[in-house]
Amino acid sequence: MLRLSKLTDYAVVVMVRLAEVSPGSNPDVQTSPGIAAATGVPEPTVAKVLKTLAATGLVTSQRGARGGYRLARPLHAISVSEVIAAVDGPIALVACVDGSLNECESQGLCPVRGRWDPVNDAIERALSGITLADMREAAVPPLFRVPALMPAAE
Amino acid sequence: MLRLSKLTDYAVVVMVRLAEVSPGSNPDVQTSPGIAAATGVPEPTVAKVLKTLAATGLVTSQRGARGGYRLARPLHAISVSEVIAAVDGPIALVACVDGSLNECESQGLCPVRGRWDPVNDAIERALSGITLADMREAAVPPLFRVPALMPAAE
DNA sequence: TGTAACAGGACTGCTTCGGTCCTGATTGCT
DNA sequence: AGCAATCAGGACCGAAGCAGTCCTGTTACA
Repeated sequence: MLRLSKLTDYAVVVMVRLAEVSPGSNPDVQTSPGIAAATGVPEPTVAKVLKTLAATGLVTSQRGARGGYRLARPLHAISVSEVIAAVDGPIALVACVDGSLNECESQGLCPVRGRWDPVNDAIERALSGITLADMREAAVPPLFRVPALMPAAE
Repeated sequence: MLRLSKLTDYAVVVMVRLAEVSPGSNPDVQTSPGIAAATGVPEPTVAKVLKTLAATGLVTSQRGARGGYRLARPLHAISVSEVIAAVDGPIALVACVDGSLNECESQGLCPVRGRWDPVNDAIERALSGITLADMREAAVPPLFRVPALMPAAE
């Protein structure tokens, strides 16, 4: 699997949406309900994701009436690894890496203690090279979205 | 997190162990209990991992008495991505990638449909470049493996 | 002063994983 | 030929983490 959480996926969706400033309606911030309506993600979940992202500094928040959220940086300056780290916590494949070295039950026997570090680094490096702008533009070209492949959607 | 399962970690441990043919005792195969004793991983778990690996072809099995397991290829010819794919299933970060395209509830709205593919590919590429031999050699220097830490094993 | 929106929790149902066990099929040895 | 050792392939259960919701403040604008 090597699956990342759904929240991370939502975070990307939300941030990409956040980059598309709705023309005219709001000055520069967007509210949770608005993003929820635009993306199809449930409102409470959007709010949760945004709060997490705000706590990490990837988005900035404006409190009070007429408040909302805004990207702290443009899409091309935010790497995927940052988003993952913000939502899912630091990238750590196994318990051995990171700091918790004294948990492994088979201490002296385990012949791969710490060996996941290079793997972690490789993934970290690969993810740092991809920005949200890449994810927004790179994939599915508009031509690909033929109506036949999108049954009754959009 | 981006955490992979413990089973994958065990798989690496077991396969590295499998590469170290116990001198003299067995001709070329090793049994589940033997590997369990050598690695400290519980026997049923070792058996489960080995069965999974055998089903994928990463190790070959010899049934019957005096049977056991053996690496299908040398360590340096087995990439980490193969092991992960064998144990945890295909590398797919989110449900959107791979084949299941019709599950996403917010079909037409989701602005990053398929966008995870490049991320997946990047990770796949990073992981393909690392072999089990790398994981075995890179980290913890041999000096660390003092005999005192290998109690009554083999 | 009232309202709209974020902040930051706690809480619960659920999925998935980790781990164990059981019953067969196969092969080597006696 | 019979027995024992070993793999094969499930089913099964408990635990842990996640997804999602909700509630109570706090802030800022009209």
